[in-house]
Amino acid sequence: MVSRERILEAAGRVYAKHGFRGATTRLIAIEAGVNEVTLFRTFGSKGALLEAVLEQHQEHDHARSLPSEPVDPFAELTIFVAASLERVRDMRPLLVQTMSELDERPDAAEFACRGRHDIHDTITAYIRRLQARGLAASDIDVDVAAVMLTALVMSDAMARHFVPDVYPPLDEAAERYVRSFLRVLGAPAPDAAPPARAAFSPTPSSQ
Amino acid sequence: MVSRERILEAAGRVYAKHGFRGATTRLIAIEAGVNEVTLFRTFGSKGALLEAVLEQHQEHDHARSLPSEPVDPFAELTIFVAASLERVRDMRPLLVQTMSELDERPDAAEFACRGRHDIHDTITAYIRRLQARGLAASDIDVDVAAVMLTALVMSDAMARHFVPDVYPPLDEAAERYVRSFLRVLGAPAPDAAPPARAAFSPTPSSQ
DNA sequence: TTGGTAAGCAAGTAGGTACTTGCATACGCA
DNA sequence: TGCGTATGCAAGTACCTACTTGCTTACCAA
Repeated sequence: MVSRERILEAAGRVYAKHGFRGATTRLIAIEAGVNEVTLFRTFGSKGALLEAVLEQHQEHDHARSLPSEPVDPFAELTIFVAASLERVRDMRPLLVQTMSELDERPDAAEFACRGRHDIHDTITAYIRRLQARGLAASDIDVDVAAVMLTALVMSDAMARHFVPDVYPPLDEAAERYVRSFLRVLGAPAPDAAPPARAAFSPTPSSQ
Repeated sequence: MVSRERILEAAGRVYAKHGFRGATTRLIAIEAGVNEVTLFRTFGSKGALLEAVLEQHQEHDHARSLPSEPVDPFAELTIFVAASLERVRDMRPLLVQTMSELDERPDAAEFACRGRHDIHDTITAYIRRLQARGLAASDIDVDVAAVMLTALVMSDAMARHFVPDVYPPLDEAAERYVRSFLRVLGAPAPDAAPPARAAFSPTPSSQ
């Protein structure tokens, strides 16, 4: 029963590239190196196959977490952002297709939203923990802050592919995003290399 | 020659909803209240029709601008963000479809990127002007800051539709986004109603 | 009145698509 | 040896889709 997995994997690729309508069973079968009939015998229908693809992706996709007892917000957030960027980036084509077909395939909505929700909730809770420990200002708009960082991650992961020139280099992105984000929290990062001149704003320099 | 515009408008709606493959000429014709043959006589082919749709949208879409001599960053940015949110939100379905079909219709890339580029460039230039006038810190990561606000706008405009619960209410969004964003610039907004308790971070309170 | 132009209608062509059926082949297991 | 199961192959069905053709109708302007 090895064909089942080969079909699933091929279907994922083809669907991500061409969308539901464009992902013909013929193409998927060729891509999987399998007879088209096998596809129908295994999954019953094209719709069921693509449902199986999304399900599988949701299972194999374990969300990143942030430490429950924050110590170094800059380091911790940078790791989290870098991991989230990579995770969302891997799912980008699939996500874009799913988003564009939400009207016609509302059952895929959960798949489209889950990643974003995970990131948003993780960040929100983390900011609250930072506040409780005095590592973030108490007067900040927590929800908007979380939306900001989430948007940054999603935007980079989704749009860098076709608007590459507006984003910082891949290897710097997470770090620079977090550095700027920490200003929103009123808890700036340690001194940095990139644009490290004398500061205009007297934000606190430690903790 | 009124049918040309009716077809264009209907094609825009149908395309935004169903994507290129899903936008059948038959459906477009029905939606336009026009005979399918008229569609082919007017535009030649389905591909040409959809090109015309995108062209038309690009023409009717004049970008917002920010004042060349900034005075009140909070007010100016709020207006800009609100306008951009509305503009992008109107184009959302069309943008999503275009994004999902970039591989197969690379000619639509310009359409997909333009709005984002406009916003990004406008913000970048504005931040530089703020810095020149001492209205923003000089040690900030300008590019990342611009990416941040752009991402916030795009994210809200694109994703609020299917993840509504993570975003602030429509009428508060622009204001709250800008308020948090100004912290990144090291130039906080005037006192606000929402979470206005004693500040933890001694950021400067004016100019 | 005449002629051009935009539009509708009915029908057809050629190709693609999901899905089915019937039959042949190969492999593993009792 | 024989049997069940997974798979391949060829062909077919029913439908959809882009696009064409030939003909008719209605309007508008010279």
